Amino acid sequence: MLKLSKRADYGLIALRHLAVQAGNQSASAKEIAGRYGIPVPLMSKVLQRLAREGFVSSEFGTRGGYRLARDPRKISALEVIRAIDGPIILTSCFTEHGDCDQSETCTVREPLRKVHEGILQLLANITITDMAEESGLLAEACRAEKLYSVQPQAQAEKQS
Amino acid sequence: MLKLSKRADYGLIALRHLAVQAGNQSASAKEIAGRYGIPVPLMSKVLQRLAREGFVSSEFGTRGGYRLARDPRKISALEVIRAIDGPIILTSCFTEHGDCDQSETCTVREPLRKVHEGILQLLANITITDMAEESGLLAEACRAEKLYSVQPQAQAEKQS
DNA sequence: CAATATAGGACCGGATCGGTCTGAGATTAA
DNA sequence: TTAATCTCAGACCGATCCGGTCCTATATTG
Repeated sequence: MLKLSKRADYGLIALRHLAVQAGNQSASAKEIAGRYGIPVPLMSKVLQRLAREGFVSSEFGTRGGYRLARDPRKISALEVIRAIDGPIILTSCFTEHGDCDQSETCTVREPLRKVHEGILQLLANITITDMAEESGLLAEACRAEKLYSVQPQAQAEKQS
Repeated sequence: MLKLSKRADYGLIALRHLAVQAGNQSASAKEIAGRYGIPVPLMSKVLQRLAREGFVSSEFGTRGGYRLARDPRKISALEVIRAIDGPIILTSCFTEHGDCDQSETCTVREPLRKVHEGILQLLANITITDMAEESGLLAEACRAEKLYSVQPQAQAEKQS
């Protein structure tokens, strides 16, 4: 588990695609889907959702398509994922109904919540623009926010 | 999405419970389950898996139960989650079959992989012992590893 | 009008998760 | 030795959700 849905993946791909295009051109769902080998109707659905949430604006008609409606430098991965997949829940303790059932009995919650927030911040600190530049810019993004200082790599046990 | 399974949650709870007990006592599945309001057979399943993976050792018989088989200071949350839930997959690009289908077409992968590794490190740097101490020790754990330096809090947009 | 685009709902197969049940084996106590 | 208790292990089910397809309606362009 702990995986990202493909829809969210596709959403990030689409937004990045639009961000890379010069002069905020529009692109059709079919166009983007074809470019990345994604099923067209599925990509449409994702784009529709992104339009509904205000990330992109849609245009009808033969020359229609989608174009960015916001500054890609101000769109975080977290926003996108949340808009498409709904809330991010690490453990069902928080955000389900404030606190969980076995309230004070469980004590793993607090440290786990820290991890949870760490992940959120990680996602909040990478933007569509970062992704568009395709070099490893997360570290830079984090440094900018002075939240994390990423080192080359510890162990983190490779694989998945 | 992007949530932790309850099984993994239960596993962490159980390990923490065993770590808190003085002198590495044993505890039965029923005991732990009762303590935290978790269905007994489900807790059993989780403990069985933890036993199979070498985190705890099991003892048969009337006074049987589980006890820690490893130093809780050396058990990371990442290990536990992985043992119970299987590999952590952020996007299906990595670890599914090395690389994804639309190989060079997709370029969101690299930055996303950074996020992925960040999450792994976050999880790798919190131990069962950290959880047992129930104060916010993630920051300390991270500082110890000199990987992240967590600040009081940025925004990270509360909720979920 | 015809072609093409978005919009949006219905639908389905498959995976998986949470949870239950049952039976076999091992250990302890009587 | 026998009975009780516990772990172990696997089958099983219902619900949910995700990925993906299909179909219809609507709006724009030529």
